[in-house]
Order: sequence, then structure tokens, then C-alpha cells
Amino acid sequence: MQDKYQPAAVETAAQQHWESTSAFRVVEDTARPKYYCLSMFPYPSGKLHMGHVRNYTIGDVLARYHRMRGYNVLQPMGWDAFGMPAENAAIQNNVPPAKWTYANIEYMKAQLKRLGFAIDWSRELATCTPAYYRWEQWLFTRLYEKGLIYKKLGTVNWDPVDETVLANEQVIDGRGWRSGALVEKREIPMYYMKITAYADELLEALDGLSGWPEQVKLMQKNWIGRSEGLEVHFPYDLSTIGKSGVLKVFTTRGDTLMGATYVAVAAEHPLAAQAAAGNPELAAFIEECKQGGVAEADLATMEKKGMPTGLRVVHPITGEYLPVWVANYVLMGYGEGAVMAVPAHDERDFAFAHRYRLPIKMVVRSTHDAYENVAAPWLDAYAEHGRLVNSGKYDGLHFQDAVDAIAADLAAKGLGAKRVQYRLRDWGISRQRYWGCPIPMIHCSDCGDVPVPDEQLPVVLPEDVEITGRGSPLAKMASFYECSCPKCGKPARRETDTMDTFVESSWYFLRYACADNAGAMVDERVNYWAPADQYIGGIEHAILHLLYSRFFTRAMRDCGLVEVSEPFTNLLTQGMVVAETYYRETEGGKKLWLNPADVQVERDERGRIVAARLASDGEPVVIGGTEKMSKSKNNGVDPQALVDQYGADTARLFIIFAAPPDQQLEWSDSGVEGASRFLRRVWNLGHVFATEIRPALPAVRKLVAGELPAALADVRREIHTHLKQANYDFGKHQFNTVVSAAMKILNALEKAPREDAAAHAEVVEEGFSILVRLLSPITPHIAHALWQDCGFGGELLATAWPEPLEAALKQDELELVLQVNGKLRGSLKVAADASKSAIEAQALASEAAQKFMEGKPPKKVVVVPGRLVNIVV
RNA sequence: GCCGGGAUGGCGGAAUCGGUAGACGCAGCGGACUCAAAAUCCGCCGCUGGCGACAGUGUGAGGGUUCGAGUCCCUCUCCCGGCACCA
Repeated sequence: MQDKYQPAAVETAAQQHWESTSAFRVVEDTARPKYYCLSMFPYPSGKLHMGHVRNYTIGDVLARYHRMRGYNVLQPMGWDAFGMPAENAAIQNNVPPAKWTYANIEYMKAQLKRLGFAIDWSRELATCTPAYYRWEQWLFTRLYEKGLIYKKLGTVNWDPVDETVLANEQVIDGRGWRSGALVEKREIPMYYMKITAYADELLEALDGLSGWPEQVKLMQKNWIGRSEGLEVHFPYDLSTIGKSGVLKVFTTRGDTLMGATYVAVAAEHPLAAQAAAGNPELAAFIEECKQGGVAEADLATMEKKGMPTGLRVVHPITGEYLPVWVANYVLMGYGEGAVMAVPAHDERDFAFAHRYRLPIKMVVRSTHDAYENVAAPWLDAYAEHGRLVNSGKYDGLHFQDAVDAIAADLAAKGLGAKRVQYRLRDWGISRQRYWGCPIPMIHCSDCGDVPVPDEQLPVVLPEDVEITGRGSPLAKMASFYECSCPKCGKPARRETDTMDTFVESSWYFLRYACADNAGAMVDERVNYWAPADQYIGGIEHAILHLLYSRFFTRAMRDCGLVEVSEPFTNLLTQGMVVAETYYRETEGGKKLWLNPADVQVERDERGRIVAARLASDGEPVVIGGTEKMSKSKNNGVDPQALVDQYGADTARLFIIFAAPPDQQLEWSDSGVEGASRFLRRVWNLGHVFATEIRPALPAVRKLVAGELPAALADVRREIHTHLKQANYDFGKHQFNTVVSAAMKILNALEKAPREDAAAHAEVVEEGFSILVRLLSPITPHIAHALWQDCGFGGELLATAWPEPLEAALKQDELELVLQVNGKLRGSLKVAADASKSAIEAQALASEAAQKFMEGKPPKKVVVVPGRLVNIVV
């Protein structure tokens, strides 16, 4: 055994051992409980970043811990390999997306291996390979035939200069990021997945997900947004619209129908187009509404504007004429593209009506005393439920009765009914991009849209393509889109859109179960492994990715492919990795971001940071605050450099110790030093144990006989107490305090008295073997080496997890806190089995109590067993 | 704008059911070892007052419930994540 800790040698040896024994390759085994430990697969962006290291370290800790608990553990890994960055890299560096992606995968895979994760690499998959996406295409055609995929118009960001569709991320302040052109909304035909068909099930099933964080379930619930309300039909006014018909709206405030004073439609609504035909001013306004991107955050924060159309509709109850307005805040993609406006009881309508001097009619009297009329400014009370006024026959009815009565009257007239509406919209999956899974459809002028037949799958994405950033590459490749109709054989055109990359990530976790099957999407092995027992990934995926995956699992269930409905039993959402930022302002007022590695900080005598300087020139820099590690802020710490300098175990230990998994992790170079120092101390104790302490072990063990000297019994109790705490913390995934417990155990072992060498050796042997096992999921390499070198016996991976022993934990005397009037005034030693009244008597008699009671009689004495005594005077 | 979350020493964080606030670590300060430095080891370390014993005070701000609140309730401030084409 080396007397100094040499991480590189230790880690290479351990990794070679695991490799040569295929330690992490796993097959189905019904004799043991299975544990499918899944981490979100990475996008192969080039190099691993700290977020990846954190994610996979947490996953690995769980995987290794459960393995020692006796589970049959699967921990797979793959690559979310389609996506925009590959196209951007292609434009920038003139590298084909496929080549760029595969090179990145190769590099990042080597990095993952260097970190020692217990991954079954035989199941590795990359979504950009035909072997993977052919099954996505196959499923697409099944879902299309089931009616779960359909085509309709969708709104996209259009860059008129580059003639291309932009992602929301590529629209900056309403302009295209490359061209700088003003972005417009444009409607194009797209394929949609009918996730709304599962809206109710996705919502209801949230209650059963006891292993998910409440906040994630709440976000999903609000995202699905089930609301009960009324669909109301406003008949067209023939004299202004010139034809019969009805304008449909949905409202959750059917009780306020009598207060509706106008209706508003989206700029793309047919009535808006009709009115604009003879009204240049309105046509100009509609054009204006089309400017800007489609991101909801932008739409929600922009100034609410509108214009009258001159058209009217008829109020379905009163028969009054209501004006039809075009408003920029009404969206064609939501519901019917029209809303009824009740300015007296809706904040947005209230502001709009004030701005355009539209009538405001109060129809609900709230419980709010001051609420007699709806005067500006807006009060939240205006939106309360209450009894109706100014509503004719409905006066006096409260919310639910009013909705019921109005719904009944609307139904009698055929002008509306109660309806459930979801905020959730169907999932538009068409992308006008190259680096994605081709949508397997063929457009024939005679037969219409025809799915590609199974025997023609996969539709292979050509890899010899030129990426320019203008237009859609596939739409320019005749060799790709020219084809013949599978039905009639005539020349036809292949669909040139690719799928949203969220589609690949919606089922990869099922494919891991049988990644080697070239003949089917999934096979019976999926029913052994699914659902994943633990899923680990960033909180930023709380809604979209997780909801799509839940939907996809159900869609595949209904195609008979899997038995389960929920893909992930337990969910752990990890926090971000953040680091300090530093910058200098250039003459143009731009910020030049400097990497923390190149900056030295100055501290005052208390250790507070007072200034920072660039190491290379010694001149000051501005301290910019902590932010998420990113390229743009240049505050990333390269995991590779960290592993090269300190080793994988130190990197893993620091990441686990620095913060609980679900909170943000603040990078700290000195914290890494501390982690490294701790591992050196562990190694040193291991070395001392193997060379000096172990030979002193007695032939007959006193641990078993219970004859330890009192001081060593205390050390042993402390170790088992920390172990108990660590096991509890493991259960709630609070791994940072598991490390704390390990540190406390090491402190206790180092300080254990050595007078009785034989008894000391026994306590250290037991305690150190606990420490090594406790650390093994977190720092597996050093644990592997120490387990061998200390002669604890057998393969560490196959060793059982340690459990605290009741005999070691037993205590005769407890120390209680003594309070007088809730203030800490002393402590109290009591027998472990003392009764409440005995404790009370002992407390009252104590010197500290006498002193602070100042002779007054006790009014009340609170005794919390094992904790404290509080005397109230 | 809407939805969700967070705030505890100089810093990261701990405190399990409402029961000793600051475990563990980092930084800092003092000391030992050393020719010296690094490494290592020992001690101190929330804030205010006090030589000290000790006292007061303290978990983003303000109120409340309780014998007792970091923890529960109400109001507010700031920061972070998501908002359907970043992944």
C-alpha cells in the first residue's frame, strides 16, 4: 500500500478492475429487486460541464448505494444527439453536424469513464442514429393511424431576411439573432401530437406520484390548467358581418356574462381579416400585431392594444349588440381565438376598456365593503365571486348558481353549454430544421398525406448536406424529397420537416431496456425495467420534458408496447451549478468576462472579499456576482482540469458535499482543496491502520463481549450515531450531510485513545470499515483501494451496506437542555430511563433553575423527553 | 405578466414532529513543527458590550400564534427556474 494518497494511480486501478470484471453490466434478474437509476442524458455539446458532473455523480451515488443494499441496479447512458447547436456549429466552423456530434460523443464518453460512473455502457444509445430514430418514425406512423397525430396551422417566428424559422431563443428583442431583421409571426402547417387527449389522465395521475417533489407536480398541474367554464356563442349581426354564424368564446366567469360589453378576436381571426378588407387602418394594425415573436413571456408583457372592427355580434341573453375588437393579446392558437370582455371583473379587460373608453358594467357585488362601483384603479376585489347585480333575472344568485342558471338558458337557446377547458395545448412537433428525426410522411397530390410504410423505414437523414442558416436544408435537397407515393406510385414529395428533439427524449429511457434489439422498438425486457425507480435531472425540465415523457409512455402503453403508465417513480431535481463572475468594461461599454481561474481575490482580516485583480496584469476587475456557469459569462470551471489535478473522487466529493442535490451549488476552489485534504486524511488513516493498528487486533474480540474501556465505547457510540444519521440522510437524498457524518467519523477515529491498543484496534477496524463503505458510493475509487489494502475481505461492490448496532448506541445518561421562560439557562444530566416527574423534580432542584426563577413559583413545567425542560414562572 | 422555488456567520451549508441556531467544511486569526516555506498538527472564530465570569441580541423585512418559531400563519422585498422552437 502506498503511504501517500495518489489519486491517479488509485483511480486507474479501480476503473481497470471494474472494466475487466464487467462490474456494471446488468441483466434482468427476477430473484432480486430491481433498481433502475436514470439520469437525464446529455446533449453532446462538446465537453462535459459541471452540471453534467453533478447530475451523474448524484445518479452514481444512488446507483452504488442501492447495489450495496442488494438491488439489481441498471444505470444506463446515452446521447440526446439531435438539436440546434450542431447546426450552429456547422455554420460557424463548417463541420457537418453528424461529424461534430459523433466527435463530441467520443470525447464526452471518455470523460464520463474517467469519472468512474457505474454505467452499463452496453446499452449506450445516440438518438441521431437510424437504429434509434427508425423506431421513433415507426411509432409516429402508429400514432398517426390512431389519430393521435394530426396536421393544423401553427404560428412560428419568421425571419424575413434569412427566410427561415427561428427558435424563441434566436429572437432577441424582436429581431433575428443573425440577420437582425424584425421577426414576424407566420402560420405554417405542422404536425401535432394530441397530448390534450391525455390531459385529464396526466392531471389525475399526479396524485399518485408520491416520489415526485410537490413543486414539480404543482407546476405540471398548473400547466395542464384544467378549468370548468362555459362555452358561449355570440350570433353574428347580419347587418355588419353580412352572414350568419356564431363567435365562440370560452369563459371561466360565466356568471359575469351579463357584464360583457365587447368581444375581442385575434389578429389572425377570420372576422378580423374580413373587417380589414375595407379598412386600411385596421389592416395596418393587424400587420403590426404580426410583428414580434411568439414567446408567451413577450406576449404577456407587451402593451395591450386593440382596434374596433365595426362588426357586431349579438349578446346571447340580452340580445344587445356588442362591438367586435381586434386585440393583440388574444391569440389564435388558444381556444377559439376570441374572448368575451367583462371590464368590471377582469383586470386585463378593465385596463383595455379604460384605455379605449369602452363601457364598464358591474354585475357582481363582492364581499368587499368598499366595493360599490368599479372605479379606477383596479382592485383585486373586483374579480371576487359574489352575488349578481344588474343582471335581470339572475340578480342575487351567487357564483355557482348564476353559472348554472346562465348555462341552462344558453343551452335552451342552443347558444352555449358548460365545458371543461385545458390550458395545455397540443404538442406541435414539426421543425423546419435539418439536424433532427425526419417526419415519415409523403405528400401525394392524389392521395394526400401518406405515412411511410414500415418496410421503407427508416427515412434516413442524409449526412452530406450544406448548412447555411438560410431556409430549410432538406427542402432544398431534391434527392431527399423526391419520392413516389406508397399508395398510388405516382411521383410525390417527402415531408422535409424534422421532429422536435423533445420527441427523442420522450422514450429513450424505455429503449435502454433493450437498446440492442434491431427488430422492435421495445421488447418484454422493458416491462422488467420500467418504470425508472429514480430519475435525476435539472429542475428546468420540470414541465416540458417530464410531461412529454409521461404522455409518450401512455401513448406507447395504448399501442401495447409497455405496461406502465408512469415512466419515473421517483424524481430528484438537481439545482444549478453557479460561480462568481468577473468582468471589465471595454471602451465601447461592453463587458469583457474574465474566467475566475485567472482572477485573484483580496480579502480583509475577516476573510471578506474586498477586491479582485486579474492575475496576468495585476489590475483590478469588477466582481459581477454569482451566476449559472455559462460560456457567455466565462465563469465555467472545466471538470477535466479538476479531474486532472485532483482526481475524480475529489471532484465527486466536493460536488456532493457543497450543497444538497436539489439546491444550487456554488463553485469554490478552496472547497475542492478541502475535499482533497479530507481524502488524504482518510488514506493516511487507512495506511496507519494497515501497517500499525491491524497487527494489534486481539484474537478474542471485546467488541462482541462488550468489554470496551468507557472512552472507546464513547467513540464507538459516536461512530454508530453518525452512521445512523448518515443512513437517514441517504434515505432523504441529503448526501451533503452523509459526507458530514463521514467527516465526523474520521475525526472520532483519529482522536480515539490508543492506551488499550487491542481494543483501539477493534474500534478502528469496525469504524474504518463503516467509513469506507459509507464513502464508497461517493468516492468509489479510494474506497475500492482501501477496502482491499485494509484486508476487510471480498469485493467492496458486493459488500453489504453498514447498519448501526443498537448495542453500540446504548446510553445510560442523557443531557437535557434546561430553560427558564424559554431561555437557555443550563443543562441537566438525567438517567436514560428517568420518568417525566423525576426529571421535573431534578430540574426544579437544580442550581441554574433556582438562580433564574428568582424565588418565584413555577407556573408550568414543560418536559420534552430526551430534549429539554422548560420552567415557566 | 403568469406559474414554481429560494433567502440562516466572511463563505458553502446543518438543525428529522415547533424544542440548545450555526453541526461539518471553507476562509480568517493565534500557536507548534521548520533555516524558511509548503504540507501537517493544536487552539480560537455570529454580532454588541465587558479584562473576565457573563449579559444582551441574532435565521431577508414587518406583524401574529405558542411555555418555546429558522421551522406554523398573514403582509412585503430581493434573487433564481419555467412559460410550449435552447436542451
